[in-house]
Amino acid sequence: MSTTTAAQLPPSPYRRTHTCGQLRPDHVGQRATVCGWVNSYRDHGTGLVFIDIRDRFGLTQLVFERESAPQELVDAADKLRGEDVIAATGEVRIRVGGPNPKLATGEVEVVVSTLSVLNKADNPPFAPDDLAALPNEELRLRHRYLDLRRPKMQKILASRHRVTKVARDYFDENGFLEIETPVLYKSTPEGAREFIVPSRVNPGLWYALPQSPQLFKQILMVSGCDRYMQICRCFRDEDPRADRQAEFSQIDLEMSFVQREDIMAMMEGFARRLWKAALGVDVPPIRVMSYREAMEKYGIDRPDLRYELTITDISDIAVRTDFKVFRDALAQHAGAPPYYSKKGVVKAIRVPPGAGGAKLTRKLTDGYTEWVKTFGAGGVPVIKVNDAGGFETGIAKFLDVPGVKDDLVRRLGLQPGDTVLFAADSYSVATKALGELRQKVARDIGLGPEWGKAWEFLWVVDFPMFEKNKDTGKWVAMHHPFTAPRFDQQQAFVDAGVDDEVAIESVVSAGYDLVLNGSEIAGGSIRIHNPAVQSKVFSLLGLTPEQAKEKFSFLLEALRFGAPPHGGIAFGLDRLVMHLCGTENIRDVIAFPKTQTGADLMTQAPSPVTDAQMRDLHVQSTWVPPTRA
RNA sequence: GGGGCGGUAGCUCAAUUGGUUAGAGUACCGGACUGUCGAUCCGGUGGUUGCGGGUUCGAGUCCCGUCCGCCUCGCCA
Repeated sequence: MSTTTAAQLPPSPYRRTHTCGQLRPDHVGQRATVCGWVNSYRDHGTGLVFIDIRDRFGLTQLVFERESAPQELVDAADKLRGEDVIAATGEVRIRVGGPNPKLATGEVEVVVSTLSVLNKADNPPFAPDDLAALPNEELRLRHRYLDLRRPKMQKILASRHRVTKVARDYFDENGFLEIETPVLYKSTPEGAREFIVPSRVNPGLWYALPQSPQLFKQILMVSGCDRYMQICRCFRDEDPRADRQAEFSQIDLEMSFVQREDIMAMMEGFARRLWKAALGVDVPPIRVMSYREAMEKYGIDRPDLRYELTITDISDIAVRTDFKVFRDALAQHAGAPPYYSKKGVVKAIRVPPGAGGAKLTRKLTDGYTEWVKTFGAGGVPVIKVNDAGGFETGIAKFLDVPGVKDDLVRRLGLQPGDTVLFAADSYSVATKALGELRQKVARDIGLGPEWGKAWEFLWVVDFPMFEKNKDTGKWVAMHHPFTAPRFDQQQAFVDAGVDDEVAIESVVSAGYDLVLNGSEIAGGSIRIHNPAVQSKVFSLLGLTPEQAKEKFSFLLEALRFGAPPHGGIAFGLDRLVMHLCGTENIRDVIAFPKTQTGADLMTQAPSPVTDAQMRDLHVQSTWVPPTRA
């Protein structure tokens, strides 16, 4: 082992003294060395060249001129092209040609006396330039290192860092410990499809990548950690969307000896801190809404409250019309209890002209009929209210009748100029269709979403514990199987007969979702800490005691050895950053995202492995390459 | 698994209803220019129209298949 210290090593050819965003008039007269990428060059020939050099911190103008530099140096500057990596040393001075107010460093320039080309760049496939039109995303992803050089992307990376930094600070101040949990985990195939990993040393056995650290964080509470947080990676092998990736990040936490209000208050504090730190915005106290109210008024469990356009049930009025579509829909399961998913209902949205409803053209409303078919609805009947208060167009003739019209006007609060959109179908289809339509109408008439302008937070609570799967007819947990019934529902839940559908369906959980501008940004619950309650949940979900034991024995055991009441929540980090950065593309907030087919276009993952690797892992592929006809 | 949109020069786009040698801006190359700052001016190189079939006198354009990307339904406890 040598005893040389760093200071004794031979001198390096250059040493950076300032970043490219740093120099100001205060530095005039100093010798500075800046390093970075050639952003642009302005070659005036015969001895005057300007180079804008870029790094993460900004742009600095370098000037090469024959009065102050040898011809070889000016010639070398002449050859510089975009994305060359250079180090330049020279004296800082006030710009001779006057300041450039667009740049933070725009009052000064560096008169270069020494230039090192550290890495000559090939002509790049695209320039990392926010002013030019963005190349297609495929190319951006393939050359991600170029795309990430763009100031906008650098800003997003920095914002993401700020979010995790604020999270660590905030939760640290509140007594949380950051604890890591395994990525190689046990397969528990409820919920999302899992990624699985074969075990080399245990032939035939597999790990799964966690959908979330759910059970580990609960075990950490049983372990006496009291408050846990982690910024963790989660994996769900489901098809991606604009705001969804198979591999994503959560700010995950769990607390002992708390009620749901404690967790909601803690998270509200975090959101408030974060919005203040990131945007300087004060988040007011967050409203709370029940799941039922959300579904009834907004047709969705994550209402966007930046605009009104609420949904109203008019089934009792619609049944008195002669409109066949209404009557046929209402005939389905007419005697069933409310909220029964198959029960026929008629619902309506009133769009007032002042809110932009005047922009609802015939062409738009005609298009809605086609559009709602993707949600299983048959169409969107429409009426308009004319200046005299009469109904026009569409199905007006069915509704502009005595005994119906006045009730509709009263129920919906109709005014001249209003447009009314209807849905007549089963409860679940009509609710979903109008919920989606409400958001589409808002976009079409310019009510929102306006990113970065308004922040409408909302807690949604009192979710049902269970819902019936449409296809299998089995109960599934609405949140996850470890969610506790609301504290006042525990006894009702324990007492509910396994076959008493109404009783089971009406049990409300201690879960809560945090919604921002119509997007779910966090979700959590108070957990079950009682083994009997947990066993009952498993049995309702169709797990035999043996299956429950095989999959979750560690949890059931832990719950028997002194489990504190506990609960937690997880923030979707990617979506949070999307909101804060005003992008609707989740790939923009992930440094190295994947495409819709799960490919990393830069590294070309996924890729084949060798037969030897497969043999080691005791696996074999059944996939056969398609033969070309 | 289903539906939709897209793929033309390195990049961003154009190309009339199927009709001449597929154009423009930018980048790149060469030249001019001493105060620019998205420099400017002059000239030039650059194309398997994603790929494979088909229809046609003739295909970037129409048809079939396929690959890739995006949006979306299902899915995402």
